[in-house]
Amino acid sequence: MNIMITSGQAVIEMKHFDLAKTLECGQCFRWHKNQDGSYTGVVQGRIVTARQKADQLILNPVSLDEVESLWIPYFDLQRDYGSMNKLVLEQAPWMKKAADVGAGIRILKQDPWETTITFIFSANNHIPRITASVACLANRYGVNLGEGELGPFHAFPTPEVLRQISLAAWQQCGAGYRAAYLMKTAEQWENHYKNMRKVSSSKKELTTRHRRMLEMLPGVGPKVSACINLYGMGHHKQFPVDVWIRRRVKALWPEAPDTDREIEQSALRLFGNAAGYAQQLLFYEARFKKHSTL
DNA sequence: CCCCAGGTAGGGT
DNA sequence: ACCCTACATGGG
Repeated sequence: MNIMITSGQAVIEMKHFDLAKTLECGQCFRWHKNQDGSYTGVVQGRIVTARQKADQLILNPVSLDEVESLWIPYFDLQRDYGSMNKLVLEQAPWMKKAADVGAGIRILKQDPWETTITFIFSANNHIPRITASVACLANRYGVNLGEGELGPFHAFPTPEVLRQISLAAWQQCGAGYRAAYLMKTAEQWENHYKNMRKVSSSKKELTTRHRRMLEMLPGVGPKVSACINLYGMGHHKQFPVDVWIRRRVKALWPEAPDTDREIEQSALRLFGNAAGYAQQLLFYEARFKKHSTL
């Protein structure tokens, strides 16, 4: 990886990276595609525009410090996706098409709080509706960060703010029956997350421990906890099974087990630390198929 | 009218 | 431990 910074713009040379797929594969909900093909998003309270030219990822405006402390972790640029891809194909030849279609996808490392609220919304819901709900929360309760092409950008609201909004306020952002879960989780978040961070020191089976703790939050079950771990906590040995993954795995994999639980366990054994990446490839392929055939 | 969506909680065996 | 169902909401 080679990084150049000139007048607030970073140019990062990267292999195995596709910006559009990474931002549009359904793991994040706060990026907007501009007319020129670039993307503008809000991450950790910062507005940034990202574009890709061949093997160059261009970020603006950023400082060198931010590139190292925020953007490289966020886009997961240090991880060796070349060898993960190879491992996935060795373990599962039936992943070939998904790996081709999704080549260049990276697993983002997003904010745990934002990821938790977003994926509670995701349960039994549609992606466009999730996106709209998250935008509603940001517009109403997030700090105004300044004007963009389509209006003001807002930070994702803090726990201090969201723990004080009413049940009706959650419902007005399209939470539906999840409103009660979201309200309770917002209330508990700061204390609960503090306890989760304490566990980090023990280091043993961190992924499982974090997951169990996340599932203590209302609205967080086995699938959502896996998503938070994967997209928000940097735990890559996760394989969230939803309706798309279930269908795709059963269609592609002759020996696929029956239940979601068994599918998850087999995938974790098969792919190890590349499980999250493999899952995202399948999800992207399933949805890409849907879009291109309609 | 129906069924579906990045499932979960609560109740029952 | 496993099965069953209700759950808001909007689009197809």
